[in-house]
Amino acid sequence: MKRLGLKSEPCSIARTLSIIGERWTVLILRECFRNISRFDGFEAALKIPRAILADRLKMLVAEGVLEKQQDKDHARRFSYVLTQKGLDLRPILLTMLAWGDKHLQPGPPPKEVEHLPCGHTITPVLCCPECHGELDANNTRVINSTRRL
Amino acid sequence: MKRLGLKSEPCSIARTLSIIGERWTVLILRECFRNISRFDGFEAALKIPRAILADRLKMLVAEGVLEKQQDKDHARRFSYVLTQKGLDLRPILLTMLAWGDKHLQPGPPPKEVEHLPCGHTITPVLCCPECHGELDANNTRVINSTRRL
DNA sequence: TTTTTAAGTTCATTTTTTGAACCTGTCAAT
DNA sequence: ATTGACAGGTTCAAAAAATGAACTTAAAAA
Repeated sequence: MKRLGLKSEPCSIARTLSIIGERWTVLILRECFRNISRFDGFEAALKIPRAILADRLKMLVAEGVLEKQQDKDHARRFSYVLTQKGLDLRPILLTMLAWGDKHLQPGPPPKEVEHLPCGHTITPVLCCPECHGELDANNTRVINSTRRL
Repeated sequence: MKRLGLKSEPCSIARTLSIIGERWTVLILRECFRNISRFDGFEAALKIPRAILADRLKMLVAEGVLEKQQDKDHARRFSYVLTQKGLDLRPILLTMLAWGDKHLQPGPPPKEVEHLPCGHTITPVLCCPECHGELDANNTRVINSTRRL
């Protein structure tokens, strides 16, 4: 992995990509959200090469996205669990899910995310926190030129 | 690029990653949203190797994310512009931007996305379209096990 | 006591990425 | 009409990264 160049870039998208800009990393995180937490669990779920998995887990722990915890019953057994920083990645995965459902899915987009407080089965939408209007490419502008979008 | 395995996966996140699961591709799209559209424009903005840029543009056109248009004044000059499918990727980039601002930024997270209809400068949030409640890792559940989140 | 397991590491091979040089038609200026 | 620059690539060799199989190691289970 080469990530050092990106981390110092003056753009939050580029910096975010320094962590999740690689498919295996995102798939590992997807499994974390499914409550997979052990090395062999990721391996079984993803058929990822062990060397890559070890490398990515190490990176995610170093970045504070996952925390490595020791199982208290078994001395040589560990859990990788999402930190708050990691949990905060969920909107990114949900947005990817919604886009894939809409554009890469044969047939109508399924709505299979449940919002627990209201009980509705929904497709998540990105909104303005002030007026709750939906955000898209036409009604948003990124202001600061240093982050360049 | 090896993407064929992922495209047929039974998970919309994995399928989405078959297109944007690589950092250069996302950075190219970021530039598209900044209205960069020509080959040399991407090159100047990103310092990306030309062979990679050519490969990724070809892929994005083949996937229907970008459209290659001929400049009508100059015969040998082209524009790569976002299709609706491509424009629909903006929420993913905005969500990445918000996460990077919150977690990879020294200092307080800047709010620099302007929602044009209401005029507020905001941090985009992922919401339930039914009740407008904010979505996060604790209050959402993905139902269909085939898409695995 | 032997076997199995979890969580890696090592290593040779294959695949990608990278950067530099080259190509090729068009446009503008001389 | 010739020259030179330019846009948008392609080609190539070297470097880096991914892959898959085999090996490691301590602890737990049989």
